[in-house]
Amino acid sequence: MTLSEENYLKAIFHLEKKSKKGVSTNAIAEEMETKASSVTDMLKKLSEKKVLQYKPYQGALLTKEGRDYAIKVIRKHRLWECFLVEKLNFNWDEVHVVAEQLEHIKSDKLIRELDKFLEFPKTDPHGDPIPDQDGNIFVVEKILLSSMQKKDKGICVGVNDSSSAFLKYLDKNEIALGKTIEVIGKEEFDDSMTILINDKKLTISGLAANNLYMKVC
Amino acid sequence: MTLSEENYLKAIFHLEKKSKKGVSTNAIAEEMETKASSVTDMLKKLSEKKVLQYKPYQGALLTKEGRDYAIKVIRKHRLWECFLVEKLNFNWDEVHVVAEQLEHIKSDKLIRELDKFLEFPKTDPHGDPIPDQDGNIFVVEKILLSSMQKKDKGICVGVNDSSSAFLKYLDKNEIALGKTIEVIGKEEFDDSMTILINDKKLTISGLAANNLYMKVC
DNA sequence: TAAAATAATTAGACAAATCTAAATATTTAT
DNA sequence: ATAAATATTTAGATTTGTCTAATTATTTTA
Repeated sequence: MTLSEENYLKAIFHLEKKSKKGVSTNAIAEEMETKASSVTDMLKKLSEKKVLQYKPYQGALLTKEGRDYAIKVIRKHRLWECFLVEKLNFNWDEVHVVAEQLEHIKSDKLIRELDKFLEFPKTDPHGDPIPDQDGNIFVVEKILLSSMQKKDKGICVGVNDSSSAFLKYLDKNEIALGKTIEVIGKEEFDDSMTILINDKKLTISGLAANNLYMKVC
Repeated sequence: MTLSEENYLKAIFHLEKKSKKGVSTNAIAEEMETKASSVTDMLKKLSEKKVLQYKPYQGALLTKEGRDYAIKVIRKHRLWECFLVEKLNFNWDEVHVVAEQLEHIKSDKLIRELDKFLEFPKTDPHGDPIPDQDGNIFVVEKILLSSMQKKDKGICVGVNDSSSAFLKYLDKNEIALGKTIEVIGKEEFDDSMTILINDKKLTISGLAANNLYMKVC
């Protein structure tokens, strides 16, 4: 698989989770910031390679083979993100672009040993699960902070938006994975929430609350 | 710079050390296992990018810019080799192919932090010097084992041939960097040598002796 | 259900990197 | 110094991945 083909598989894998239906040409084009005509060409090629099913105008669906391949790329991406944060002092908003490159390195031993070196991490720095060697993805029960009610308590376990802007916003407000949050109030008008974190009161927007995953406790 | 362009710069850098003259099209083609016509095309392109000087039929010479770039790629290659051996349990004969991929990852922070993480190694697993941040390459005084005389003593500091076959041969005979060797005898007929290493006598071929670098002591 | 809007595909072009085969330049040897 | 051998370049084709513009299919809406 070429670098470009791997990126298509990854994109389609992520889009399949959202829609459950065949993934549309346009959706792929938007996700990959390319043109629909390019996507059509690539879908034909990937279909010939048996990594996805494709009939014109019907969208794409990964085959088992394609899904397995996509999961391997995602596993590599997330392991490299862990490495960058835990060993090389990267901040969680810096790792994505570099991991986008590292995820395409081809060496089974490399990724097996990296996993061991990192002591088999379960999640990446954004709280996303790292697929295991066999492609199993263990999803942790989690809900959006925005769906929690007054007096509910939980632990931050992930983000829905991995943009640098949002992650820096969390840093600035000392919101990090593993921290405990208690909901103190909810504003009906704009969905903003007042929470207790680090023993301090903090008010955050509805948008922010809608991008932070929590494990209820 | 594309991956291919980086590989050309690296190849030309290595060839320049050997010849001191303009590097010939054919020499590059052989080093890179490609065709002379492909090399001509690439030399034109790289010349336009000002990373090398090229006049038809005259061979190529890197400019300062081109040399600096090549050194950066080599620095990355050798640091990754160290990482693979020291942190991920790779053997020294397995690292090259993987480092050939990793050397093209683009991130200044990544390589700076990797260097720090490895505690600023001076040489890679084959004894080759790692260029520092500013592109300085500190060459250690070293000679070929084949040029040593009876009763001379030295420490293994590098290999001239990094092929898997040779490295495995050294492993099998427990010859490793850092070990002390004393020359016990030299056979005029075939240049084979008898040496004392690990408190044992060992006879090695002239070819082997001609690919092992020593620091005299 | 027919027209309008949207989505997807095809046709044709382009850039990068490569190749083969032919042409040209340079070097070597007689 | 000329012929032969070698080295290099050019011309033209190929593959991969992309694009624009035009066409065709599907879906939505009136």
